[in-house]
Amino acid sequence: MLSGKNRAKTAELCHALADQTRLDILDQLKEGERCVCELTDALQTGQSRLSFHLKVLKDAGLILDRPEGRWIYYAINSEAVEELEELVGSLKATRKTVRPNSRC
Amino acid sequence: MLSGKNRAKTAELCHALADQTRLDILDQLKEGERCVCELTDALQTGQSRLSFHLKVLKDAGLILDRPEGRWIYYAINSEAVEELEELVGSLKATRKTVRPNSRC
DNA sequence: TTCATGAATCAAGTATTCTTGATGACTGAC
DNA sequence: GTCAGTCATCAAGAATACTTGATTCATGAA
Repeated sequence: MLSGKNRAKTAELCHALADQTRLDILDQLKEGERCVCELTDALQTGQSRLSFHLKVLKDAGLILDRPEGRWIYYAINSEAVEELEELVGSLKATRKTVRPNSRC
Repeated sequence: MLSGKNRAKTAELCHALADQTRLDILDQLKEGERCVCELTDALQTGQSRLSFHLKVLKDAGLILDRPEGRWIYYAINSEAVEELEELVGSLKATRKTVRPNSRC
């Protein structure tokens, strides 16, 4: 549900998805984990810019990082995807009933 | 899928969800359609502020408006919710396979 | 027509987010 | 140890997004 104490968490999750570059990143990660240099190569953009967007995704919990030697591999966090499923699911539960409380 | 020509559309949809006030609005609309005055009452906020956020949601296609007399009723657009389902579904399709193209 | 109400829009200020280039930390090879 | 490569972080500016109060528009009632 999008209600309750974690409204801010939900907003953060959606904010992380609200950028084309970050959607591009996730598109790459759908194929499996990637290091930053692979992503800069694939997305044709600057390293610092990519690092910024990776941080946004990571802070939102959408991706996980795994250091290995001098590389850091990023991957989609399936737990966050489940949270998104809940959000969307709660939006589906739309009732078309007549409003009981119109008081304008 | 979050790929293809409508990456910008997806980002806009997510941006519309990336705000607590707008999530509050959607939470209200889950119960059925509402006019602006009902929402200002329920969310305890200014009319112009609410109108701004309703426009963001409407421009993204997440809600629909239905004028009736001097009121305008807003409701969740289930088509947009389906688009969101596709996005989340595409993120679920994460493969855990070994990367074939590491070239750092 | 005049008036009040519901709602959109505008303008100005504030806040947040994004981009860029420079710098710094860490790692592995030499 | 030094060096090069990978990545994070910082600072400054540019671009967006948000809030607020005032104004405008449209509707329905008197």
